[in-house]
Amino acid sequence: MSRGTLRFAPMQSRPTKFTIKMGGKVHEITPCTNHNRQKTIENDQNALEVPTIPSNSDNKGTDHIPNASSSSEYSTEDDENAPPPYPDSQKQMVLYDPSSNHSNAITSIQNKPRSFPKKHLDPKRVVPEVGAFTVQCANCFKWRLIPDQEKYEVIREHITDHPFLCATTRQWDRHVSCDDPTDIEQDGSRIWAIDKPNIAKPPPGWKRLLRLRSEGSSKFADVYYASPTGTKLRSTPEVEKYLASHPEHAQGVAINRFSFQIPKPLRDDYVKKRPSQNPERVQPIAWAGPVDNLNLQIAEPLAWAGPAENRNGMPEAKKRKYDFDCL
DNA sequence: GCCACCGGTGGC
DNA sequence: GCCACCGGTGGC
Repeated sequence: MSRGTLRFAPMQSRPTKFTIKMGGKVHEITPCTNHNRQKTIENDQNALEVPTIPSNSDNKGTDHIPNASSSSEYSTEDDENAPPPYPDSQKQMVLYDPSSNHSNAITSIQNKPRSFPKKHLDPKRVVPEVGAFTVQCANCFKWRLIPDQEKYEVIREHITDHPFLCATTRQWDRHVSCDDPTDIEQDGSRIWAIDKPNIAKPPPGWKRLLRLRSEGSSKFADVYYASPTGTKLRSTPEVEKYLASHPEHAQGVAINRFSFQIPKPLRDDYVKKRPSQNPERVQPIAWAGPVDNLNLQIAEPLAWAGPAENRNGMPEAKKRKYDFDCL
């Protein structure tokens, strides 16, 4: 069954590329350094431009294409940086970031012009952007670039019931068949992520925005919905509040058409892991402090001793926060 | 003050 | 471990 995958290339050399693959489609994403982000601003008018695929592409079409029967096909003999396999259940949607498009095979696609970063200007951090969308053919498993976000969203919305095929590209006059080389290789030069299938298209006038976070963040990405008035909403409760306060925009807009699901990076080390909450991990801190640190002396028994409620009557659910406060 | 970006919590 | 949600923050 066609599903979606979204992959991002490794970030060893920055900037790198991102690809999102959905229902047989591949979306390209460009990580933004301060430099290329500025370039993005200068080229705002080019947002969502259709990628160009050179006819003499080096792609062989089959070497690196994941196969439905084997999740190990991302590995190649000559590419040690190939991303790890992704689940068979999610193979159709991919995101990648083409900001460092050394292959010249794909033109950057921006789902929305991005403003120059105002915060967190650590030059070492690269905030990637979705530069293109890609979907995998359910028949030949080759990746096909999707011209723009809207087409990608249409495919993603019905990917399970209507698997993407190479022939689907005829809808935008590409006339690609399963005999043609793949549009994009999963060669480790981009960051790939698996997108979620069957996400409803945003209601008319609304825009679904995917903002990738830099490597090492606690989350891979954030989803926002831009309302018809330009308000950015970042959760279902916020959307509900907006619809309640803007009845003129709530007509025929069902809340279940909003999804804040984010793609999953193929590289599981892209996102910083949440620290283990195993008490053993905290133990050194408990007895490393000054002897006269009363807080530390109190914190230790809270971490390990006693029933669900500590001696202060604090519920178990609150205990961890209390422990951190002590530390 | 705004807002893009990030971290963290709590529920599951 | 994943995810939904939301508070914090610092550049503008």
